[in-house]
Amino acid sequence: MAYSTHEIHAIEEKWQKYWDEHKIFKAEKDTDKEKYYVLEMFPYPSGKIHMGHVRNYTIADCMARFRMSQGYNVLHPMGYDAFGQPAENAAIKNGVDPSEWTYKCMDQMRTNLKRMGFSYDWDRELATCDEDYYKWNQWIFKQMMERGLAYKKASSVNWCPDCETTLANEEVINGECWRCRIQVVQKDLSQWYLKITEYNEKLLEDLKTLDKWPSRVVAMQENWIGKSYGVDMFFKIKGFQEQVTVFTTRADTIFGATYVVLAPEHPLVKIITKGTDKEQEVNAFIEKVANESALLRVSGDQKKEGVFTGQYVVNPVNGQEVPIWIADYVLMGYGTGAIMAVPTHDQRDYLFATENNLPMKIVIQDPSNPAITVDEMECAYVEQGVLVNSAQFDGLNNVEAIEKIGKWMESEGTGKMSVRWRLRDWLISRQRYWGTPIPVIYCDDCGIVTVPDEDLPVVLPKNIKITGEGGSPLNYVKEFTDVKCPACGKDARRETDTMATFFDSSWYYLRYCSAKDESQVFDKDEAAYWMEVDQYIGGIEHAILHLLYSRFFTKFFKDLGLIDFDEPFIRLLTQGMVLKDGEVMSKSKGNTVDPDAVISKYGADSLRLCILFAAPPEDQLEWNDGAVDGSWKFLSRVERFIEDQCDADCQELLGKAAMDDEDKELNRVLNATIKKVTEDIENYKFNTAISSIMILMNHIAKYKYAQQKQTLVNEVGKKLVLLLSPFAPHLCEELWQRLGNQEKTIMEAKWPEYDETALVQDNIQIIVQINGKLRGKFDVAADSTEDQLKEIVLADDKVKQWVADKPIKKFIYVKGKLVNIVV
RNA sequence: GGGCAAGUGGUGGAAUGGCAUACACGUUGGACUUAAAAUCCAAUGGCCGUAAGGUCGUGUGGGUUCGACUCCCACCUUGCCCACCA
Repeated sequence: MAYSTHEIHAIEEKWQKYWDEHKIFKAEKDTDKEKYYVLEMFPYPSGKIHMGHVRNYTIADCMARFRMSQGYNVLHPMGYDAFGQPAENAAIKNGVDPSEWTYKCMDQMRTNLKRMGFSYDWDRELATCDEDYYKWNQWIFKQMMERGLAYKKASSVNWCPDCETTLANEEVINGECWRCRIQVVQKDLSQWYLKITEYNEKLLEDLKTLDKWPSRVVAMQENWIGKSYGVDMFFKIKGFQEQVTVFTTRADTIFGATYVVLAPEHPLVKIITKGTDKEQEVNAFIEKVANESALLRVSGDQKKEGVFTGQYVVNPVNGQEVPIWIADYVLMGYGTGAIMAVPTHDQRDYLFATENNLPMKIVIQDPSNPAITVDEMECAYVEQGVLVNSAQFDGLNNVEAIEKIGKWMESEGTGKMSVRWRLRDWLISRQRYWGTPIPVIYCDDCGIVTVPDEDLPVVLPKNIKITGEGGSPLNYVKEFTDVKCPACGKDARRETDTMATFFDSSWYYLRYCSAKDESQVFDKDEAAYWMEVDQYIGGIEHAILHLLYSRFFTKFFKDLGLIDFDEPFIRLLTQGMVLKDGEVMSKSKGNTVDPDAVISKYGADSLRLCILFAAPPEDQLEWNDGAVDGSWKFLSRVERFIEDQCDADCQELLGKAAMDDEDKELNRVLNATIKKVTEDIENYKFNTAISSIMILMNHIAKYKYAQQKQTLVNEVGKKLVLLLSPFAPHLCEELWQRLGNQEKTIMEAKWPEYDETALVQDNIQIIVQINGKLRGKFDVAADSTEDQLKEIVLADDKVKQWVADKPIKKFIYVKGKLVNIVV
């Protein structure tokens, strides 16, 4: 029987139904068995699944099935990150209710996922827009509030005019909204924040334990958290009570500070210029900067502009009076919003000083040009050197001086060693409808009051009017906003902001452990058994946002005493994108390939095999229709081969009769394949795992018609089906049954183990090089000594010809591999 | 500006100090067939050569080594991340 489209679908549907009906993938806590938690980043339910999903979930499924076969108790759940803007946009555009639209998309997605044959425990399915999920978002928020980790603060925030909502720092990319790419503006608003900075030290420190994460993700997080050591230095302002505190990582250059710069937004600016003749000019500049877009201001080539405030500070180490400027290149959001400028040793300061004719002073000597003067300088000297013009620190290496000067200033009371972080608190308020309502009520008498636990969840009203204009639609729903104060009973008003959806996805992996538990956020015992996630798989685009937030939540839950581990995800794999014609597949580009259409033609197994075979999982994958055809051909070959085996009359002879050389060789190849496939799946090398199964197939195909080999070949065929089963589960399940095996499913059959002794070869091939160039190959006994080998090789005519009468300088022997004769 | 990847046949890729191009796709030729599809077999980096064989060849240029796709230095290109971060 040919592996026709018709038969493929019959087989795939048959086994999908069987797995589903018999709940083959239902995971239950069993302390006698070792657990393995495989998790993929759950999808936003936008409708049909795309190739990116297929790739992500196929990788995960392969690993999950591999662990199941190995006897682990595997948890492999699926759900939907279902709150968010696309549903609302669909509502604005087509007038459908976001809830209705989302649940419909989820149905579509579930159908697609089931057709891929993924090994999910569907009983744990969850959606973040379900009331019994977001109820716990609200509960978590309250827990954070009680501990001061959730708070409301008025400040200048990132605002996307198109989405009409605030954005977290992490959601602003190059000054643009991460979702719609519209330029973000700053707006003064009172908003809810989570105090992620409370955990900055732990978030940074524990990155060291994540040795099974891609190093670049760790580096990106490190960078984002951004810890820098430096000194806060105090500069007295002449004629004022106030002082300017600057932060610097370069205390070694303090003697070269020739002016000080404040950010335009710095609160001291107004104070020191008020009523002076500079006030007007300064205010005009501040306004100009405020109107500049964030994008323009951060672009590196932008000319640095600034104005003099008319005031002076005193350099605390040498008493020198230096001018105070304000400039657009100093940012209020980092450090203290004020810097000391050392134009001779900082390129930005150099450019600014040159532009504005500000004084300079060299304090680090360039060893290659020790006599250089300020006038001869063409750019800042930023390399190492010894200090000059720096009083008692002259002659010291500048790197050593950083700490020494810092400590000295601390002892003098003119400075303080300090640590600065780039990480800001996480802004979670969104002025949008389709999200978790923040469980807070505003009362004129009692202030901010949280909704009591017994009133949770604060249910998001459905079927309301969504226009996309005039702020959050919730503002216009009186039944929602008008409430009684839970504390005093008077009329009060409900918070209409909803939570950023990254809140929802920061803890869903814990909820899967007891997804249907209505009494608590998650079951402690279940979480203690299943967590941490052994293997997490998703896109690199979440390297900072989602993964950082999840790490924060995990640390918070540990402090709550609900869990006793520090990090949620032990191993992380970030899969590459799927491209078509060199570009990322996207609807807007119109270069998408519908996975469902591929399944209709070739079946899910061919699609799965193809997507794993085409490229290593972390690399970009260029989609090629022809490649599915190749996978299908290979599966057809396997199917035909096993069919032939089923027809043959076989007995259990393997290992009983003495094997001849041919048998031994087949047995060796089989064991080598088992070893390679096992190791490759563990190391994410699915493409080479598949190629080695192909090699095994090519090898046994030679034995097909040799009747006397039938038993051995049959045994090898069984193992081949087992090895292939994580990649092409439907077909392998079918073939396993056809081979007359008794197990209910192939997962019950144990993953084959390899025999090291079978890998040993009696004869091996030795490569012969002369002066590093390949000149011949010899078959020799595996246990040949160097001397024996030397004799054999040097006696060879060809070798003799190459060596001729040149003296042999060296004879290099790499055991079991090669010899290299140097003449 | 800083950081991190990557660069190998016509194509996807393999090899991480030891036979460069495994495995596949594609292409060409052959077998089977009335024919086609499917299947099976064979060939498939460039150049020289009838052949045996030789020679060049992993972005570019150097280096280390008996030996380099692999390690080191510099550069070029592409991708990603961060970015007036003091």
